[in-house]
Amino acid sequence: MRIGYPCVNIGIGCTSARTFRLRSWSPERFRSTVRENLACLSRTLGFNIDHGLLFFRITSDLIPFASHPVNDLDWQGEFAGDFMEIGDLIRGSGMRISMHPDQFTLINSPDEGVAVRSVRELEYHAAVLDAMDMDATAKIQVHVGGVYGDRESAMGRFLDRYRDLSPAIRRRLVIENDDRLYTLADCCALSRDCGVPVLFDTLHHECNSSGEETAAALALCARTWRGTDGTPMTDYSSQEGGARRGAHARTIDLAHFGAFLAASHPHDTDIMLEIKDKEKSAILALAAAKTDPRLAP
DNA sequence: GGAAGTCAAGTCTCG
DNA sequence: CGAGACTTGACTTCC
Repeated sequence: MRIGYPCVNIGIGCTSARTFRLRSWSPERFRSTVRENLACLSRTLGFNIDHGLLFFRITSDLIPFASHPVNDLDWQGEFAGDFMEIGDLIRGSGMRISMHPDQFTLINSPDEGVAVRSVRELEYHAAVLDAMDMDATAKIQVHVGGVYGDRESAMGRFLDRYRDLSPAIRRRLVIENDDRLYTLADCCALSRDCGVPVLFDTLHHECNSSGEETAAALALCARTWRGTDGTPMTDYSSQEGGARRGAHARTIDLAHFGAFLAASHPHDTDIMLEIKDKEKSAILALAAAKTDPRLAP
């Protein structure tokens, strides 16, 4: 079991998610932004290693406009050395990496253009992880997509498009239950048909449940991950009191987290804390879990 | 220097 | 039918 947080470290004083407006596009602006983002990613990973946080989600904003037609630069080649150094840092510490393309990535869209752009976006994410020479345990997590007024054909389209993906994407792609449309049971049904691993999201499961208790949910997911996929991943959060249903907690609720840890035995899982205050809560969670045998190196 | 408006991309829900 | 939400703020303009 590893514990981590997504994308941005609040306290470190830099962000690896810097970007700019499309109107401001230039190769120089692009290169300087990428350089800064990679430098900040390095610093962030160093912080994480120092604090024992060995799970991290790299922001999709790392390479701005990576899959946009305006960008025909060979960023993977230009920054190959930086990517390799980052990869060495990750491997040397036993860290686990994930990425989460944003809501525009919908491989099951009935609009072919949307689907094509989505595959390009997935290619970008795989290229980042490949440039770092990550193995197949570094995952790219997406939601199943839209329903488009007809679940059955939307799920069928997901299967067709999934099977057409390149091996470079397919070895990394996992699907996550979402808070409105596709439940854990839906994701598991898709997994039975195409073999895609299922990542469990605790808060989405509270909002949009197919009825499984925590341990049962983790057991279902665990069966969808093979050896080369690594330890199953879980997105953990709790509901922010008084906020919109599904809103992520501002800071960790240690009682709720403790209950999750207890309920999740004996299933091992790497835990991504989707909590607004990021590394602050991750450090508290790690301390709270320190007697858990699954945390042993 | 700080506040306000805007930003590559899609879909769904709510008011 | 427009705004807000998503995993999430950062950039740009205007004062």
